[in-house]
Amino acid sequence: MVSRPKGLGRRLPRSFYARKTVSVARELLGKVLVYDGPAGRRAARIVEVEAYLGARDPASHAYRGPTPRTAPMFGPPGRSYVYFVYGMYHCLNVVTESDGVAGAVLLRGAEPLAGFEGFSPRALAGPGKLARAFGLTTKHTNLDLVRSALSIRNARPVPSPRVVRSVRVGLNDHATTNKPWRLYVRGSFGVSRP
DNA sequence: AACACGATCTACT
DNA sequence: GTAGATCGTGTTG
Repeated sequence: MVSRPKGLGRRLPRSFYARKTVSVARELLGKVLVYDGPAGRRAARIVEVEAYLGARDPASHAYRGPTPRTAPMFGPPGRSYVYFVYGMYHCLNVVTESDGVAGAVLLRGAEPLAGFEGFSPRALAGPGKLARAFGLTTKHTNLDLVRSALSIRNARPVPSPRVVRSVRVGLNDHATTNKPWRLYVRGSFGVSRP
């Protein structure tokens, strides 16, 4: 009989993030994003992610080297990287790889678990919607997920037959547009576009 | 100083 | 399917 924790699992340790970005992306599926913010505790199950690498990934913000905005992507693993796009949305990433090596996983979709009373069930289906529902902005970039009010908790892994790998969304004409670095849980209502 | 554009979303034809 | 919203960022002059 496998234990089934009723409450939150333990925070993922730094070592979880200090690995290859695609591996971290795969294992983030099913884990629980938690933010203890002004509105209280909010928690959601991660069901859609995308991996963004560094120098070998033209679609990545880190492709042309660090800038003030993208500095967290080059920093230590296990921190947040939040950026602002299209003049109205924010997107939350989890920094991967070792300190000095760029890599991040974009959180694109989640299923609300707690603290989202009054929200639509699909309020977290999409990266801009997810960050907005959690109340995250660029002020929350470079937070340490191992120590701060923002964290990711352990939970049961999503079995491979339930995981879909596809090309990433929203990219233009990059060379890596065809890489299958978007992963999501098959059939989940928290996925932005199945 | 000026410009082009973006890891999005919603509304509408 | 396409258009528009709306502004920080990086680049160019």
